[in-house]
Amino acid sequence: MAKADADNKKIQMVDIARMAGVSTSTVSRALNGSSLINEETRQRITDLAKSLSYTINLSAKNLRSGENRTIGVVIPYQDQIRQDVTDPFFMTMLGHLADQLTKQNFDLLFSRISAEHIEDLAQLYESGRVGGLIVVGQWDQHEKLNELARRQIPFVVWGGQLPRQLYCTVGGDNFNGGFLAANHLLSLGRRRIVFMGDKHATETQQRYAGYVQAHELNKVPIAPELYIPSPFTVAEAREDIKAFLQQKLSFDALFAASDLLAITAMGAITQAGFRIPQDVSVVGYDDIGMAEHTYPPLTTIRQPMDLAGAALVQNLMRVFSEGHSDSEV
Amino acid sequence: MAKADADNKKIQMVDIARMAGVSTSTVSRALNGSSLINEETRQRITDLAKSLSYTINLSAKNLRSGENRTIGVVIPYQDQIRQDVTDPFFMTMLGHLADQLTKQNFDLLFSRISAEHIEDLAQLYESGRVGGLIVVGQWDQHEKLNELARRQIPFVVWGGQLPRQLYCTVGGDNFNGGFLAANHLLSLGRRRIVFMGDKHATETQQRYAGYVQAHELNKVPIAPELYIPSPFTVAEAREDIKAFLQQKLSFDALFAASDLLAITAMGAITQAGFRIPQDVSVVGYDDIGMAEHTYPPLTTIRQPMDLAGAALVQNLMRVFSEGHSDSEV
DNA sequence: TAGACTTTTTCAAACGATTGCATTCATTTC
DNA sequence: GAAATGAATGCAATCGTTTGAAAAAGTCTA
Repeated sequence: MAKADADNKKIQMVDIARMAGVSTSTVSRALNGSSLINEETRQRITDLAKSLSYTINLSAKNLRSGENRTIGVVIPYQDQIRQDVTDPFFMTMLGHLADQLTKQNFDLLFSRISAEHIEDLAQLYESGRVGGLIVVGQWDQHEKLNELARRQIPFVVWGGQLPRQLYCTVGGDNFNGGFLAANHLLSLGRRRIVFMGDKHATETQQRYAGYVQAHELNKVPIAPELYIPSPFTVAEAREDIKAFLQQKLSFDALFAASDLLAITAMGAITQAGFRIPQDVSVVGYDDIGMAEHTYPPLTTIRQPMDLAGAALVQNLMRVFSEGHSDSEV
Repeated sequence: MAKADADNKKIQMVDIARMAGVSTSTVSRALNGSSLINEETRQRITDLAKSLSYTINLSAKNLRSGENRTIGVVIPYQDQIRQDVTDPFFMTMLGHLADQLTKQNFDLLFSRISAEHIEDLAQLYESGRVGGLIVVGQWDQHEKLNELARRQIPFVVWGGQLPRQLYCTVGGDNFNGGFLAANHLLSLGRRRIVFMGDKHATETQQRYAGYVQAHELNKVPIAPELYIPSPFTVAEAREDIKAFLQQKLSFDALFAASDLLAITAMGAITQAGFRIPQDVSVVGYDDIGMAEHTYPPLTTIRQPMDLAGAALVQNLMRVFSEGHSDSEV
């Protein structure tokens, strides 16, 4: 069961060594590009290895060398929500991370984990399964993440930056994003802008702060009832916005903390008889690519996911070589 | 760099052995639940291990035991498309696979790979990185997959079943799904139903076959011009459907091979001035969850993704214990 | 109480690579 | 021509587990 070796046993270093008439040490060094090896010998060995389509046994390599070129990518889910985080945002991020890591010759171990038990991810590291971790989504687990950092777990987080933070985060400028969105709506003449999102999550909170700031600068008061506290999931959001619409509050715009929420909201709003964008303007967040293909098309705050993925990986490397740091994309 | 050991070196079996006053053999057996160990001893050791939050070194374990409890999950992308397969379908599938594998104590190694070079995934197995593979998406790589099967690589594929197939597939009943969709539209009185999807992909082809069959049974002729050959990606689909609409062909329904295509199509169709569902009925495929929250809501052929994930994992286990087999969900 | 079993535990050899140190062999230097 | 130097290679220990076989300890039986 899950035996690594099939019937035809795999070729390994000692085989290559025998065929090349050298020792395994030499093969190992040749394949790893050590400067100790004669160029001609190396060439011969590399060619041989290639022709036999030899692939090194990673477990053995990791065990002996103590290195581990597998990175754990963790997408925490909220316990209440459970099930599918279908948000295309995650898939996009995952794709970019996979590309980046592959490019740098790392493997990607994918793991779901409950945000509530985010400390479990320590185990991934301590069992030697991964050499480092990338956590996509900070939620409201700031303290636990700090605790992990104290335990010397090498990881970076996609999320917002917080005071007294011991770990490294990479994230869009959420405050600015929120500001831009609200400011855009205000400049369209909108005055009653609904904010939709879960303020417990750090990122959303910062977007909200930007939204507030934009209102202040434009000297527009915020109506506190124009807030739909909705998590990042679709099914509940649907209900939340319906409930909101039933209150018959007047509003002329909506800023959702994710594109998925925005699309869901647009569905409900249209169904309730409002026209988009004539009656209500909608702005989303994230740029899930699909956004521009809906009708009516969705305005969104674009997050450059490719850069984000690259930055995450790059910062993880920096964490490896010690000294944690932060950056924005 | 990516060193597995931090400054504070990790606790390992020999430490536990010393503290418990036994040998490492005993610790190993106790932790693995061997029947050779005295129940009281086992308890003592397990407790000790837990209290020290000991986590076994997987590399060493894999190396020695020859087992590998990491499963590679591969989502091939089409070369022309490149970049994000943002289809939420994949994320949903990935989530379910992760859950299932975790439940069975497997790890999930995520890898993107070009569908054109699908043979590369052999390397994942032969390097000892994974003990088996799950390939999500068959595309049109039937022959190469067969080749991998001949090489004794243990894997299963999410996709349709084909003649002379040496590997194990799990998939929805695409033929039936296509039939249901078309039949539904025909029973609504629709007579000119556009089919949208890439017939090179096996799954789509089978859905198309069902679509044809439904027409035949209902004695409705198929207009060959009502076919939009569109791959699974959004950006191009958008263009394709626009081009189609410009031909001003008459049509009264559309059956898209994925929900994502369907949503994109709905956008374009609405924009072109048709009303959904009064003028045009649209049916999608996959059930990406979001479908029901759009407006107008999308009718879709539901694929039970949780079952699909479970079936994939289960069949992979069956492949391990030899004898490949197929199943449908 | 000695032998024959069981049950429990330890010994020591793997697994497949890496790497510090010793060795070999060809050059160079004095 | 012996010693010193340097380049290329091999030896053997090692990484942290698992596991077959041996050993030790305990229990029965006659």
